[in-house]
Amino acid sequence: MPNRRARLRAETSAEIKAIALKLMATGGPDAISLRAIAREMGMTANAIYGYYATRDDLVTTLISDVYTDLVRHLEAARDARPAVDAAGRIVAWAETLRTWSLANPEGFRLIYGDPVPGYQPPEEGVAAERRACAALVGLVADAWPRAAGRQSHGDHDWSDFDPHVVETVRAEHPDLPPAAVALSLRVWGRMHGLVALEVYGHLRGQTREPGKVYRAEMADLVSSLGLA
Amino acid sequence: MPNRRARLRAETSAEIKAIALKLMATGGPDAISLRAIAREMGMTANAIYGYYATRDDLVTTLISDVYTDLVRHLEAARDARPAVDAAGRIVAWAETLRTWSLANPEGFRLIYGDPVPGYQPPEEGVAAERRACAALVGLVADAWPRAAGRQSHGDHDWSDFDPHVVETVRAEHPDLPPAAVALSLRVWGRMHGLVALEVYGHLRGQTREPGKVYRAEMADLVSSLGLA
DNA sequence: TATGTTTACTGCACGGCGTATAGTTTGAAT
DNA sequence: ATTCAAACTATACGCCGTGCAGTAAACATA
Repeated sequence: MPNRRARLRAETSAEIKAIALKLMATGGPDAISLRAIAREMGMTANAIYGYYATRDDLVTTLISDVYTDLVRHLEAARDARPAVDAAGRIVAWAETLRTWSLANPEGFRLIYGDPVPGYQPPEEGVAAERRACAALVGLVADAWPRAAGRQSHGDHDWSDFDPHVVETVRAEHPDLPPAAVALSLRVWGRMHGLVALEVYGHLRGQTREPGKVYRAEMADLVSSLGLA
Repeated sequence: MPNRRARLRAETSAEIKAIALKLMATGGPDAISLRAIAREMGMTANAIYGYYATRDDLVTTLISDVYTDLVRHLEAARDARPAVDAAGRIVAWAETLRTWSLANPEGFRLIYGDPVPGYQPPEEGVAAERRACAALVGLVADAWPRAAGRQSHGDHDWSDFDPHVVETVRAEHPDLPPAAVALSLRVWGRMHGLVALEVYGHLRGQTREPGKVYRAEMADLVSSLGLA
């Protein structure tokens, strides 16, 4: 019965990831060491090489997992609001991004920082990001009818974007112009900026109410989309 | 004559930093190793301990230096525009932030990422950040007469901000309300967001023209400040 | 100029890390 | 019961930061 083998294997693999996540949560990405994981599992460090080819491989897998977890949170928060409430959905998304990031700062820097020098993201990790971006495009698409007029939509062209992005956007939102995709990225950047600054401690010396500032920014964002 | 001693000492210290910067530029912050620096200088790794108490100490000094360099670039770009051209100054600041960051990605992640786990920024590093923030408040202050009306200035209070920030703002811009300081932080976040995403490679899979997106965002920013 | 002191540096050692190679146990399959 | 692949250990190499002891040169003082 190779089932038992496979099950044990999956369990060990999951345990490695779980311990790695715990180590990361306490000491940051650098604290993820094969030896520490093995120590905690009563194994030799080399045993891990049966599950992950290299340390970076393990970290890479972790990134995918954590990113997927974040996206699930974001989508859940979005879906807790009715589809017609475009502004509420955007704000819920933004608010969840911040709370998740502050609750999992090491996860945030794992995803949005670059733990590996010459890091090339794996397919699954890219998938989570694409899923998040597609969702953002969806949020912007809902707002686009009212937002279009207020945006100085430069001279964006479909060729400005990755073919893969273009394909999915055109499939899901046939009438959406390229400027809306650019707007989605800008919305992403706008949410990301303050959260990144806060997670990395750059707002600590400036404001005692980073949440207030963030909410003001998001209020300004939705109003700039015509969703006041 | 302790002058000679002091000079040699300063030169060695500078050489250490220079090599550390070079190592960082090629291999990221993790590539800054005392042994590699010493190797390149024809010294023992321990010799560096006469100049920096610890590796983190050296990195910390590097952060201050790099941050100061960035701020100098930003201020120079701003000052290349006449003081009356509020919009031009903001755009120049933003554009320089992006070009510097893309030219010095490792420097960017050194400043805005967190190379040390439980990192506590030193006085000089904080100074550079405060200088940048003060400059941003200045840029927003110039725009405030026209921007005030367009901003839904929540319920910001002076007590929301760090006393040090409040002090300098009130000294330099006596008539500026707390909402303008919050707006400055939001402007910072807005510039930071897309640049951080681009530097860390998160826009690579999305757009081929990140600069276009960024410029559109900045155009939207200045127009939202009433500086169209 | 001779002596003592401070400074800059080396040598060695320790424990940590990732990881390559080789060897050993173990449990399923025949 | 034998075969065989998978899981794991042992050992080793070369990195790393860093503490401690020692040395040689530069300086200050007499």
